[in-house]
Amino acid sequence: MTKKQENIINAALQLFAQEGYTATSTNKVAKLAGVSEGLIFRHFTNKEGLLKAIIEEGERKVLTLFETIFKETEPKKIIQKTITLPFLIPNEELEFWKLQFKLKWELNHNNSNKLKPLQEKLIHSFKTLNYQNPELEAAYVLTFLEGLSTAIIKGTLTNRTEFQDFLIYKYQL
Amino acid sequence: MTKKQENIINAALQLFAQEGYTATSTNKVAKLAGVSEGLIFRHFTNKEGLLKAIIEEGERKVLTLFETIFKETEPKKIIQKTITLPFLIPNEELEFWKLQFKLKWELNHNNSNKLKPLQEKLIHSFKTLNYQNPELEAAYVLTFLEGLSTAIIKGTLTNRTEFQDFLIYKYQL
Amino acid sequence: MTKKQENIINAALQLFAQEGYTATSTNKVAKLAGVSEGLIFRHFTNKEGLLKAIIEEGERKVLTLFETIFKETEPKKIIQKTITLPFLIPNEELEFWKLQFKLKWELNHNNSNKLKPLQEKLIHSFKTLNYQNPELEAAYVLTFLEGLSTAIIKGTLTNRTEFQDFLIYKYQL
Amino acid sequence: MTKKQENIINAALQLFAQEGYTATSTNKVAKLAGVSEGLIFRHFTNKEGLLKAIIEEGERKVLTLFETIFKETEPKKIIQKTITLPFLIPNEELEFWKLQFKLKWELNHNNSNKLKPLQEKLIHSFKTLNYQNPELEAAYVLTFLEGLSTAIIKGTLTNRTEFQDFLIYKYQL
DNA sequence: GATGAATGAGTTTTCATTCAT
DNA sequence: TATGAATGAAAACTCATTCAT
Repeated sequence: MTKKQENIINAALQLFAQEGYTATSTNKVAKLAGVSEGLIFRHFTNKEGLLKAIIEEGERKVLTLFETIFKETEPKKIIQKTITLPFLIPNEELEFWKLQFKLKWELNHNNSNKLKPLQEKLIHSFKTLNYQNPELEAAYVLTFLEGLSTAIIKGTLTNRTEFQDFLIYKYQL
Repeated sequence: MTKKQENIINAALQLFAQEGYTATSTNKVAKLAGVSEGLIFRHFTNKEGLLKAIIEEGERKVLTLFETIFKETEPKKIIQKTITLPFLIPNEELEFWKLQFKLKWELNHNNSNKLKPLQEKLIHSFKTLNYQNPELEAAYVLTFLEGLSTAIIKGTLTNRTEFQDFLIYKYQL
Repeated sequence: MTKKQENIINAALQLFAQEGYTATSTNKVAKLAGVSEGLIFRHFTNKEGLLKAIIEEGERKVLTLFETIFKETEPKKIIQKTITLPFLIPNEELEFWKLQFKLKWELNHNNSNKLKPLQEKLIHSFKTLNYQNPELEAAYVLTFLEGLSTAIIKGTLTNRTEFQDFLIYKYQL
Repeated sequence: MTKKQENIINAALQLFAQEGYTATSTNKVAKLAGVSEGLIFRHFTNKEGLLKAIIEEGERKVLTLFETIFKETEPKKIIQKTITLPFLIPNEELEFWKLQFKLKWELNHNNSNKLKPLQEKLIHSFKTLNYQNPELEAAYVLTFLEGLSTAIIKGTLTNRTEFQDFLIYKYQL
């Protein structure tokens, strides 16, 4: 990966996140990256190829974020960590996540599978805690997670720290 | 509103929801609507005008959906009804809502205002019920609502009816 | 077929014949036709679509040219008319035929089928004249026809009229 | 001439023959040759330079093919050998000849000069044989030669050997 | 009200060519 | 000698929009 390739990825990430994939022209990407437009196609074949590169590059970030949960063994902690996950997103990655969420709507690819291992982990946790409906409880947590992620990524949440404390308190179980 | 105007709106609604606003060309809309491309501009001035017409046409739907909650006076009922709101979306309106959610990400307009009255209503409800943190409780419900709406609109939710029952049971308060 | 459509076809015909299909840009075509480049795609979808339109438009010319032969019943006349066919190409159609021959090499579509009815007619003629090898005689005539057409279209033939007389004399049979 | 230079020439020959000179990108040539694109330009300066190299490399083949005729002194043999010349093209050279013929149409260079010595030889032969119109007879043979070459190179000729025998029989004179 | 021809600016993509290594 | 990153100009094609009818 040369310096310019990185520039392109970063520029694209930023613009795709800000304006959306379709609304961003390769010309804009090239200009922001400080490269010729042709280079984008040399390296990524397509505009779509560029998008894929960004997504793949990002899959790793998802795993990194999930890691702390997957390593955890105590059920209560697992649930707590899941519910507060979005608060862990570092500021410099917000843009990337915004893109991720934008793409879920813009393209018609559902990446629900990405959440699969987390779902399993949650179900297992609720089972261990003897909940009556582990599957539905897990679904509930994941549904909330979706909403919370959205709020955090969009910056809709006004009182972040308070809300985080509130959640930790609520999910002491 | 002539028949052709309706055709245009419906075609646009469908395509904008499926492919996104930017990715949909006026040409495609015209073809699906069975009208000439020019007619779109005669009626809606702009591509954006067409979008606005759809959104405005839809604002009413939002109000209709919220109405049952606003008419409700009993706090517990208000919360329950809010939490199960997305289940009330009729199948034929799913597309419209999909568009609504897509646009929230595609364009950068915040529709937080739309939820404002609902938020007030929830805060007031939690106050009446003597919750310690009415604001945060309301935020919590709205956050969950966001996630649930997403799941329902995207069709991610596999066990709809069970989940609905589960929620009603969970929010008996 | 509007005036501008015709302009496009004519400009394309001219340029494709002069420079070849691949070497001619749609931009050049548009400029020569005095239309916007977009119009080409509105009317013909593709650059290839434009080419097809030209070819199809030309198929008729081929038939017109062959007509005199197909109407002929006397074997000797049929052969004579075939052999002198290229001399009948009017000057204003030379460009079109040049294109036709260029395309036979440029694209990899063989339009040998176009000659099929002529071949049949020739074989039948030679049979009637009791030639030993009607098929090979027909093949011979068609092979020569190919060479003659090439010479005429390219303008390689220096002494046209003499050569024509010579052929008529040679093929009195 | 290094191995890679040869690879380039062969790849180019193949692609130019298949798709045409203009339609073939240097990128494709490099890939098929298994070399970097830059190398093409180091060795041949230009895309055109590459073409010229191929053509020049091929001129020798033309001479080799004509040699047997030029060495011949007996008039009848000269004519016979001319007429059956295309049958002598070895299979592995067919591609090269296809390119040659393609280029005659694609570029506007006239190769009439290449045939000049052959023409002279034919005229002289017909003169020796006391034909009334040696020039026209020669033109006739060359015209047929053009058609026959085309048929052989394109592979249109179905019954090659029969046709060859037929020609030899026909041109016993 | 409605059509469809037409446009011009913009978009993605290709391509011959250069150049540092 | 050879590579492969990089470019700029041009290619094919798209699209919102206008306008005569």
